[in-house]
Amino acid sequence: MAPKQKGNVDIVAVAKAAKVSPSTVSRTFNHPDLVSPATRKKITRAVQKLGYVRNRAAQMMHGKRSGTIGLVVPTINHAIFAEVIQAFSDAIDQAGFTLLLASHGYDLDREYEMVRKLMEHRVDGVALIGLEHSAATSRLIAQQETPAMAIWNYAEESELPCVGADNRLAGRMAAEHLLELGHRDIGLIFPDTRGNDRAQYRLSSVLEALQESGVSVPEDRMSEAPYSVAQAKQAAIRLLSGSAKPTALLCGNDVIAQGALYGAQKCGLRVPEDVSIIGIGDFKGSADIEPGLTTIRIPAETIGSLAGQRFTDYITSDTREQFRLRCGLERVVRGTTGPAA
Amino acid sequence: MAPKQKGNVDIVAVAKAAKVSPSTVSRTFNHPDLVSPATRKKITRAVQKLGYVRNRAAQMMHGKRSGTIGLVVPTINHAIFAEVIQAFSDAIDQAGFTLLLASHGYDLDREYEMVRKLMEHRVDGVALIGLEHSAATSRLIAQQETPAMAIWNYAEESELPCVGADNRLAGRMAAEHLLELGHRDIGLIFPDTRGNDRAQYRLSSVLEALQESGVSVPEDRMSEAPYSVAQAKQAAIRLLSGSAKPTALLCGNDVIAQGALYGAQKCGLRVPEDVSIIGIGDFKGSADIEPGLTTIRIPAETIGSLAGQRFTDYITSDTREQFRLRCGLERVVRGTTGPAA
DNA sequence: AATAGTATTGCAAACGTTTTCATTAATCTT
DNA sequence: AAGATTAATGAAAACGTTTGCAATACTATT
Repeated sequence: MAPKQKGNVDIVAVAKAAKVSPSTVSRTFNHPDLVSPATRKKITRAVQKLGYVRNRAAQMMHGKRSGTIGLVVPTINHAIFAEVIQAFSDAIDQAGFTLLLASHGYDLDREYEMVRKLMEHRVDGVALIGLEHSAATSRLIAQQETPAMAIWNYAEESELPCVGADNRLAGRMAAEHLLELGHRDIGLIFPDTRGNDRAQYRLSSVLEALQESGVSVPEDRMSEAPYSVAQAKQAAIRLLSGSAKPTALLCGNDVIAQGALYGAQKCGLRVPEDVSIIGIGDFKGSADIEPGLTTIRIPAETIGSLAGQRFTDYITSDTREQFRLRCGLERVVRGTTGPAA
Repeated sequence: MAPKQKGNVDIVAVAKAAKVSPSTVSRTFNHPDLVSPATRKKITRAVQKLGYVRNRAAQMMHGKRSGTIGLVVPTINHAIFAEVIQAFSDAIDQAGFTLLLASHGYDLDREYEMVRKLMEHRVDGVALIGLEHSAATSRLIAQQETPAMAIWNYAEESELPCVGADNRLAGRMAAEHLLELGHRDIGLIFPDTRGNDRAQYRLSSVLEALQESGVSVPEDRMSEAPYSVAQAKQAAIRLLSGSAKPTALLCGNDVIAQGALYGAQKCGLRVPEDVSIIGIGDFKGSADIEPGLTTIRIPAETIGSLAGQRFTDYITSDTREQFRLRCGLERVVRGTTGPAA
């Protein structure tokens, strides 16, 4: 029991073991070139032997960066965010940062709490999903002067630096595809748009595009469904079981579209002959469903990666020049859309 | 510009503004009952005005917990982990902890790096997926005396405290279901089992159960597919396109099973009349596919929640009593399995 | 061999908190 | 009303690092 000290292996323990001063140990880590090779070797050996692990919290107290980046998402659970989180995480990891992750369940007040929590940990930056945030959140970010960015949604008028896609355009593209195929009676299934600017933008631009072509969407052609295959399926069944059915269903995202597809099948309708279905997102798996889902592709992985790279650059550079990146959208026509009957 | 000091709002700035000593400010946060209500109010006001945010890194230097828990997963991207991560995150959040997340892409050496990285941030605990880890990782954990646990896999002989399901049993249950239905010619589609004890356990127990019933699985009935609907679909097509087809496909997880289902459909086979398909996991969406996927349900959300609760309890209690929780498995028979032809 | 560099190292202060101890003020006891 | 508690506050040390400055030991120059 004598030689085995408890977990208090700190830089001075290492220094003692290597018979040098703590400063030298510190320098070995931070400015190796200032330390003679021989000393460095001694120290490395001591570090090995004692199993010393650097304490970033202590470093941080010297104005050093914490090496963490906070990401606040509505939810981790959905395919689409999972993909961005993964890509973002990988990208910042590459730059030596670690991810602090929090989710708020589409509640902007909880988002504020989460951002605050992350700031208590002195993250070097905080990334949020979307452009709509509470005033308190914005104030907090400005006040703390913490680098912040928005992911997922692009808008040129955005306050925060952002990397994402233009969700308004996404909605418009989906609508136009249906319009081009001759659909005039279109059903809409969207998630709740409160606190969700992505859905909001998509829905309003769909409505706008439809309007421009003289197509209106009556109340009974609109349905709300959360991000859930099962509930979207139900919503689709409701929309599709009336006597005068819409000839197409435009869905707020691919998960909903997948549910809609199952719903249509359940109603004995052929897709796309009897009813066309289009989603937005192009999630993993959307290509593999039978028939393949027609959708507007949002490059989640690209967005996540790019966001991670740009953000770490932004944080580590001293210039702090703003950035706003728009990632391209792509119409992916597969098997679920066809000409209107 | 005069009154607006830069971001150096620390506890002494607050103290100055409230005309008290830093100690009192600190106490207001940590032991409010030791501070008179009047003083407390003054301080609260100063905190508000200056927008002070506590610095947990600095607190941590006093032996306080960092308030973070590290979670290292193979990947964030898969439905199944996304679900555990969400549940785990929510649970630890409840207890006032924040999640530090890292992924290693099924590479045990990278897992070690990630654990190390997390420890530099002095996480209060680190949770790993599965029970198979490199010796270096185990050594590191032991050496640092950081609380650690395993999620997802249960084994009574586990070194680490664990919360999860018995994957061996899962494999056995899937095999037995097929056996009960009279299947004797069974195709297997599994992911690469290296560095993935979940898959390993499942596969070996499937083989074992089949063996016990005198069913052997020749080389050409086994196929490997990564966690991808598309590639599983291809694998299934390969298995199903010979002249003598297996009457059932047992898949290592639900994503693979979903791909297999599409593959079967692509081959013009009816499910379950011509071929039965069973998965393991019961992912979100498995219930909604047409036909609904028969599978062995692993309660991801329960596991994540329970793990989070138990782990935070474990960390905050001083007793540190080990725990090992086995979460129940459930055979969910839906539409993809039927009696052998 | 003396001078001027230069490379290497150590000392001590600093970072933003918490906490122990001491001090003062206020409230009881009797 | 004096002494004894108790409540509220402050001073200073401590936590594990980093870093500016000073000190020492080399190595070139001449």
